[in-house]
Amino acid sequence: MITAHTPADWPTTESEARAVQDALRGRLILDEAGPRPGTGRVTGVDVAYDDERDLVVAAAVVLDASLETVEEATAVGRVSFRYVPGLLAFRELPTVLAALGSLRSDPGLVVCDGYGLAHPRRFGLAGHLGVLTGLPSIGVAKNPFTFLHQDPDRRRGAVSPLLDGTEEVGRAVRTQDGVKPVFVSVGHRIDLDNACEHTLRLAPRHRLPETTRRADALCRRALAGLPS
DNA sequence: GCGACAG
DNA sequence: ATCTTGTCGC
Repeated sequence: MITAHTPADWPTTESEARAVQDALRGRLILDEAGPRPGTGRVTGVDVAYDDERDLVVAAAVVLDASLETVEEATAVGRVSFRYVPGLLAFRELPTVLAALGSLRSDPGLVVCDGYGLAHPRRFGLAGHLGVLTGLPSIGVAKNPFTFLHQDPDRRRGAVSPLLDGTEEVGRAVRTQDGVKPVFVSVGHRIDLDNACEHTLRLAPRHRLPETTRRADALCRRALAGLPS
């Protein structure tokens, strides 16, 4: 496990953070189809917190096309930004980038726990990570945030648009029969159809994609194993 | 001003 | 996110 250092120019205040989002949003690439599901590697990232000590542990888990784990990395950092809805990236990204950066493998598509385009300023965690790394990325969230959607048909594979007014910012995707959908949005260098196909393929047996499940398990394990 | 609000 | 007992089901 490596140690993450927050960049010196990382925003400190909420207004600075919003300004960064507004400045970087234009660097999103949204006209690429993206990697085809079932080809190449996919990497899941997630974080776990120790509120007492203000620590955050990030994990990155690389899967191959058959969903076998091929590499894992973790990083520990200091929490440098409080949780503010819409500004999640500023809390998680420095440590996530450190974990991603310590991988020897090419990450391929990065799957984030949160949003991409489905964001008040269209620049959630997944898009931010994509712009900073240049990697294709998607966001798969467990909640619809403030966006509206119809409940998809009860069977696996059913989808319905996630709407901000009339704009489709993502999709509710049912990954297992009868279970609550997940909320998929585009991050960087991939289209929404492809993002949803990847999500379904990554979730053959559980509600959440294997990328998220394995990254979540790894960062919790790493946090628990940290010296007191 | 008040409530809602990814993780 | 995290705090937490029991409970239902494969």
